[in-house]
Amino acid sequence: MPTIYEVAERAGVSLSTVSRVLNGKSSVNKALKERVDQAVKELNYRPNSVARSLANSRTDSVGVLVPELNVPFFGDLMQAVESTLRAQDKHVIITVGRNCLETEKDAVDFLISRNCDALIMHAEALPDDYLLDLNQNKLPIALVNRKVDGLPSACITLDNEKGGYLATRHLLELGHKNIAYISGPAYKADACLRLKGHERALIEAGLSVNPQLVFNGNYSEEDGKIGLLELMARDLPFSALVCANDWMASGAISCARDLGMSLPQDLSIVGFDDVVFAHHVFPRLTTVSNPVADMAEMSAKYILNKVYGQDHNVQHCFEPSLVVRESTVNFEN
Amino acid sequence: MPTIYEVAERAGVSLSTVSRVLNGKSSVNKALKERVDQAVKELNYRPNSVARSLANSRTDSVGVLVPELNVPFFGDLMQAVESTLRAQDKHVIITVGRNCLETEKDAVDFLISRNCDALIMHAEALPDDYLLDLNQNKLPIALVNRKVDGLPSACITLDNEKGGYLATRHLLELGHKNIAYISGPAYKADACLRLKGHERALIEAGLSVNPQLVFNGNYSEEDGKIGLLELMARDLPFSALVCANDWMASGAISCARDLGMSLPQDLSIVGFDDVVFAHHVFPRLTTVSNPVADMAEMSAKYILNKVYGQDHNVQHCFEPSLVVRESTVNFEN
DNA sequence: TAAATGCGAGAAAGCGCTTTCTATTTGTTT
DNA sequence: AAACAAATAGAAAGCGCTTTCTCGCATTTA
Repeated sequence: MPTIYEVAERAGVSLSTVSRVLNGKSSVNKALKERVDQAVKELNYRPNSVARSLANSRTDSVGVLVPELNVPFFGDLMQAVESTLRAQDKHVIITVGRNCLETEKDAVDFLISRNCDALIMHAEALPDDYLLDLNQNKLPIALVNRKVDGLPSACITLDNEKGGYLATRHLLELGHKNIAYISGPAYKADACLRLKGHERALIEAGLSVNPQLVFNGNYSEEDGKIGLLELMARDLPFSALVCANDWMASGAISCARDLGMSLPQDLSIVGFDDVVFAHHVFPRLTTVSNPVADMAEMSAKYILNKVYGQDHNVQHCFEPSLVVRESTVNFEN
Repeated sequence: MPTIYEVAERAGVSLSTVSRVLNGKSSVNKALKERVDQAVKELNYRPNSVARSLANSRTDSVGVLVPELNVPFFGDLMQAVESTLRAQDKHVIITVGRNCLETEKDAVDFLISRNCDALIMHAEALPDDYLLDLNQNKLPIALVNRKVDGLPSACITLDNEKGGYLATRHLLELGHKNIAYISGPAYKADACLRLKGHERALIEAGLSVNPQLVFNGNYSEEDGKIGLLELMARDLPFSALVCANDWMASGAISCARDLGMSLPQDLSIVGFDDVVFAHHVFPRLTTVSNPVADMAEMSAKYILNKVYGQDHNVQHCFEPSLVVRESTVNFEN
């Protein structure tokens, strides 16, 4: 591997000059510049990124924390972040948090020890205070899908309340009056907001909100199943079901089928997120799209602005939209 | 951020001594070691990984190339690599190749420019020669799911032939005699081997191999649909279908349903890979498991041995196994 | 007791860059 | 033409570590 010295020698200039033409920040005589470019080409020189990082205390790397990598939702996120950043010659260092506080802390420590210039996180377990601290320690962060008071500009969020509203309003428009709801965990802000939207739609339609028709799940496929069984055991009639994510919707669907129901006639079901498999389940799932790739791209742009002096427009709140497929039908009495 | 100098000063020793206790390679007087440890703790000192990399020309990072991140198959791969490596304090730099030669080359260049210590690749488009060159340039590589002559130790592969054999034998055991096959692209080695296994099963059962019953797809969901339509248009009867991956199987399933067939009675279908959504499709897909996470973990261990002097057992060839679900039934005449 | 040996610790060089500081050249103004 | 300002190139310091080299000391051996 040739170094900058060898380039300088071959071009007959000082290494400062080589550095200048490489970085293009200050002006260099045209003839010298050409000689340097020529030498670079001849030697097939590539700057050593480690040395550069040491000298200017910037690694051009941004750390990313996601709960899992083997689910398409976070795959979309990663893919968007990676391509946006790499297009600007930054790289990502991925870590996995597993929805676990300790693991998430470890991951962040690890990223810090790697001298990341910034962090993009989809943090599930880290408390707000921790995130505030991080940021106050001068480490720029972006938070996808999370709202932290005190960090307004770092948060890139979805209007979850509206999503919940859209799901339920769709069912109301189909004539359903008794709509059950399987929620995400109550300690997650997005879960609460989705539920709130559901309730707003009911109230707006002049219906009452019946807590007996909502079940608190934990976003897992299994809890979709458990939730449906539990709701049915409560013996209140319902003709439609909103699930706070597609996994639970998928669980509920296979449970309903195991119970001998025919879908969607016996029960209309709406999911949330529109993950890849939403159109693999049968009947194909009506759901609320979560533009996670767009949000992820935006978080990357935010970091590009903040840390690398670029100038992208950044939008902090994204709108969900309804995706109607085949798991919902008109209510026929 | 405190530096090693400050630690040395506080402990009243030279910085060489601090470095020695930090790396634990050569022996240090116990009393001094304790003073250093104390100083490290008091200052909350963390070594600067960039400086360390510059000094010992090792980044403790390994580059990873995958075709996509937002499909569970590669998500599994990534997850396994990341956790195996991070447990040893290495980190991964992910790049996405998009099944495209130019993009894959760019990605590798990028990883090289980042001074990765090694590369783990699931390369789709890069030719064998290119990979051989890479390796000859002293950059250790591991190849998941690919066999390159000349790089026997770098390859971690699945016995694809056996997988194809298992899929078809399962159908034969169920009494099917006319079995169609939707293959992956002929230029991919794994696709050819899977097909070869299928043929071996047929021959072993005393049946003939009819090229009219095989369609060449490109592994996409769409091609599952197209393949099924094409095969049916050829007007040869078949009661079962093997698809060379789950995506094509999923496409074939929804196409069959659109055609009014009832599954699995009218057509038994087997997939390949056992990706996450295989049990979301309806009927739940009988398929051949591809232990990609195990293979990925193994590739990481291979690199740990090769580059970081560790000593794991490495296994180069993995066995697929049949996962029977509900998309296959006995042939009833 | 003197010489040989080994071990642990400090000094200093070096990894490959960026950037400040200084010196030189060129251009501008009156 | 003299005086000054602006532009450009080189020298050198520094980023924070690792590692070789050297030296002093304690231990062993004859």
